[in-house]
Amino acid sequence: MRSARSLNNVRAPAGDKREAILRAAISVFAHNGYFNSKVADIAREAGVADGTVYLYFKSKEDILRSIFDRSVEEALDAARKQVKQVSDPKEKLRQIALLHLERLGADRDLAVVFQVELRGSTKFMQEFSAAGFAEYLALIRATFEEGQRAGIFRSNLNANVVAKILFGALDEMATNWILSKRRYKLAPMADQVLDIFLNGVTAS
Amino acid sequence: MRSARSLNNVRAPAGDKREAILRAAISVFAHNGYFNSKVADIAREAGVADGTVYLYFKSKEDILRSIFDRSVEEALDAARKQVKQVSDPKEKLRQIALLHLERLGADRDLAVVFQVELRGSTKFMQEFSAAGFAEYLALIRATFEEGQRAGIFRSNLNANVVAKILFGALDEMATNWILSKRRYKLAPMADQVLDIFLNGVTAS
DNA sequence: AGCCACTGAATGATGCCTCACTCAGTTTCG
DNA sequence: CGAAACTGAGTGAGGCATCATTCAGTGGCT
Repeated sequence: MRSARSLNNVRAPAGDKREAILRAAISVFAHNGYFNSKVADIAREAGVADGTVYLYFKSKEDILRSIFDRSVEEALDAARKQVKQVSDPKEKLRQIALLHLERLGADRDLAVVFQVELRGSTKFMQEFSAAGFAEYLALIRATFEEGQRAGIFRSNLNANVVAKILFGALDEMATNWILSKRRYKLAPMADQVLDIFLNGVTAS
Repeated sequence: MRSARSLNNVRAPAGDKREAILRAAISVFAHNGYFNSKVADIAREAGVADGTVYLYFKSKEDILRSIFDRSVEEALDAARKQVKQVSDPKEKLRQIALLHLERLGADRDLAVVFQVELRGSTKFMQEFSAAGFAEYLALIRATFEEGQRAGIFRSNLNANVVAKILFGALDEMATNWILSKRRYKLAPMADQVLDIFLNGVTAS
């Protein structure tokens, strides 16, 4: 039936199928949950045969890991780039927060996978933690410490704890947004969070 | 072989087995994750036969739900009781936060189930959300609004968002504590969070 | 013709749950 | 009082459905 490829005489570029499978997996995982998702579902959604999935991924778990790896890398790159654009530590944190919520807000399925599915096992959480998540927290912490040295933020605060608080608050906004029936914009929540957060950590 | 009951001439009180199964399930879920846990594992850990599990619970999922229901009910009762003991809204929030982290910090396995396993599916999250979690957030929000009316907290803040921020920050402390290799006390983190939080929301 | 991306039916493992059975303890009855 | 009948909590082997993964085969392309 639907077969876009058959309309082209040029073979689809390598990675085309891989991309389709990844996209399909994000959707299927988001709707059914990782453990309730069948590889066959992903294959059907991607418009390929079951076996094709295994030409691109080692296993079902490898698919989830790939989704995570790619997204985290993209997010970290974007955040680091954004941070270089401004000099004020407060503004840097605001940019990080905004980017964070914009990304998740732009792709609900991906957000569900991130906020819900990736947390469904300590095993993944450990990798999650070891891999990109720690780096992300470190970026927030470093930015905060920069502000402390500049005398902008209270020097008696533990930067590590501060970073977790900001991340936790943003994370909760994202999770709530996913679970909420109401449809609202996620990104603007960043400002409300930053308002309270910055007010709490700024040196008088 | 091992059969404590055979040493007693009195039949073990009803609910004894049920309690044993719940405890075993918390441990097994915490160590292997919900989906990787076999009902047989829980039965073995509880010292009962596979079939016995089904005399007390409708299904494997019902066990998880029971763990959640009971714990949330206990936590909410404790928090509500504590809130009545003090009058200052700031102190109320501090008590709620402290209780929150004390509870999770006192039972690592239960904490893992709560912070990790219960979030592993949108389905559970929705129930989670609908059930106790929403009530918990509402308690925080109501307390904050009380403080707003008393002129203690900034009146231009959305109490709903504020509640999510506080919850998110505490939640992140708990999740980090679970994943951390280092062993530290969780409860004292409450004060660090409250310090920043209250500083951020207090009316000047 | 030869290559290789792709296919999808077949396979084998897994694990939830059922149910026919056991037996310690209790009640009934002569 | 003792034996027989009964009860129901507890047991655990196995039915059965469910999938992740494999691999022999297909067909388009050079």
